[in-house]
Amino acid sequence: MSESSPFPPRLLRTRLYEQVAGQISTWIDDNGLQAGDRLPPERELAQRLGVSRATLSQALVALEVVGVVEVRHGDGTVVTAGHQKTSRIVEAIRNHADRLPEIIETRDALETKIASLAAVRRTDDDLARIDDALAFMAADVEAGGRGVEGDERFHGAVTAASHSLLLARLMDEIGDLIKETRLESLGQPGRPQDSLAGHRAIAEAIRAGDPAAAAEAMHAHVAMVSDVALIREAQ
Amino acid sequence: MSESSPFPPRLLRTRLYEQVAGQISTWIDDNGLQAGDRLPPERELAQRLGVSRATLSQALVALEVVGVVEVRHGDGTVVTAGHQKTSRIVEAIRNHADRLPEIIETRDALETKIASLAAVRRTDDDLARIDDALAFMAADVEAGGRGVEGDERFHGAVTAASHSLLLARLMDEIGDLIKETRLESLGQPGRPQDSLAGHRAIAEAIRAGDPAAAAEAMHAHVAMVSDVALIREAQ
DNA sequence: GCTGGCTCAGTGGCCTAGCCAATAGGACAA
DNA sequence: TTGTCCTATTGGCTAGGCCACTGAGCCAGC
Repeated sequence: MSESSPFPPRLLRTRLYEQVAGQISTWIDDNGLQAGDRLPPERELAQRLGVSRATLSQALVALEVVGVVEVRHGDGTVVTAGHQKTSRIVEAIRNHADRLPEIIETRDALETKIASLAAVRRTDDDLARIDDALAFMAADVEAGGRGVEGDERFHGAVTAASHSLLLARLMDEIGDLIKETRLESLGQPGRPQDSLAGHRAIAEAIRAGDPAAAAEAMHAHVAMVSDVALIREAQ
Repeated sequence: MSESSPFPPRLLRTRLYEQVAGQISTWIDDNGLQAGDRLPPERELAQRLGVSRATLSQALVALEVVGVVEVRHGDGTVVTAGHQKTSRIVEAIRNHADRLPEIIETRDALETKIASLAAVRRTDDDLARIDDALAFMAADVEAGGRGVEGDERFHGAVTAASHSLLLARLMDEIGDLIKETRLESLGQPGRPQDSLAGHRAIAEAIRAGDPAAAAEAMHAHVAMVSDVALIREAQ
């Protein structure tokens, strides 16, 4: 699956406007420009950057779409409030170190809610699917496997049982990130068994139709994964 | 300040490239273009749309930044995979009759967590921004406004104070959907005052560094909005 | 038969030069 | 003081042109 080592990483071709946009963006940061501050006029800025007005204009469109600046006809180009937000986010993304905890937090927020909704809304079909996933994981673990796929199926079944399109979509959104933590977590000795037990508790609460218990069980389950992640973090 | 009722909505000035980008985007949808399909050459497309190549180029930059197309030097402009996914999902949710409750649920899941994290992690700067938003909304409500923008700022400030990139991103993801409910909610008589009071409670819990209280206050606040939404639903 | 180099047509990248349109702010008249 | 007008400044957009990259087809060499 993964495009592994032998191939050089297909050197990316940057368009000029991208460089210009980046330069302007960092320039805003470095000079500590706040929301409302003005950029130099296009003509001057273009000359200073050594590009044409057309190219600068493209860069400004890009920055405008991203929400860094606002271009006002006849007035000028001003830095928007949205800027710090995005720049801070981009910066944080670069720091992979902080990712694990964030993923855990987010899972906790979403899945706790999902579990409690599932407890109230699950149909018999939902329950059957959850049980299937449980059995699948149990068999896998029994056979010495890590139960990765079963884990995935279980959470998918619970999410489906919550019958919330939006929550499901957001879970899907962070699916890849979760997958990474899942692989690490279930790689720890003894983890698959613990995880399976956690799943059983969640399933029982959902079967019993007890939202509070389901939420609590899910919270404990996510917290368990969190432990593993933090251990790794400390290495 | 606030763009409250009496002012016409500051007639938005659309730059040409925005129209062009929109037209191309809908054209892609209408003709059912799939990922990998090619757009006509710039020269031809510009002529067909009746704009210059430079303007078309700006539109393509915008679409590229948003992730709808990919422009390949010397090859052509192709529709990317990212396009249909987002547009189709958002559309699906928009059309979903039960979307209000789902939005509320999701807000509850995310913002409750965000509030509790904010209570633990907020810096003085975060607190200042929250207070600013509070003051802004108070002034607006005082003046008879609905406090829509203040509401938005407040939740944005709290989200920022949680210092979780991922949660912020997900909130941003459903931002448009929330905006719709916000307009409806704050349109109810007496709502802005209630909402403001809710915000104050949340802010105090965050200031006190009490995660449980912050989560509880946020939950109550979201629940209040929910009431309004359900009333509307029942009409 | 396959490989690598060459050419060429098509396409985007970027530039120069210029006119049009919106804005803000000052001058000025009422 | 108020309202109007003018004007410099600034972005919006166009036209036309040259350069750089890509892919396909052809061809010589192995």
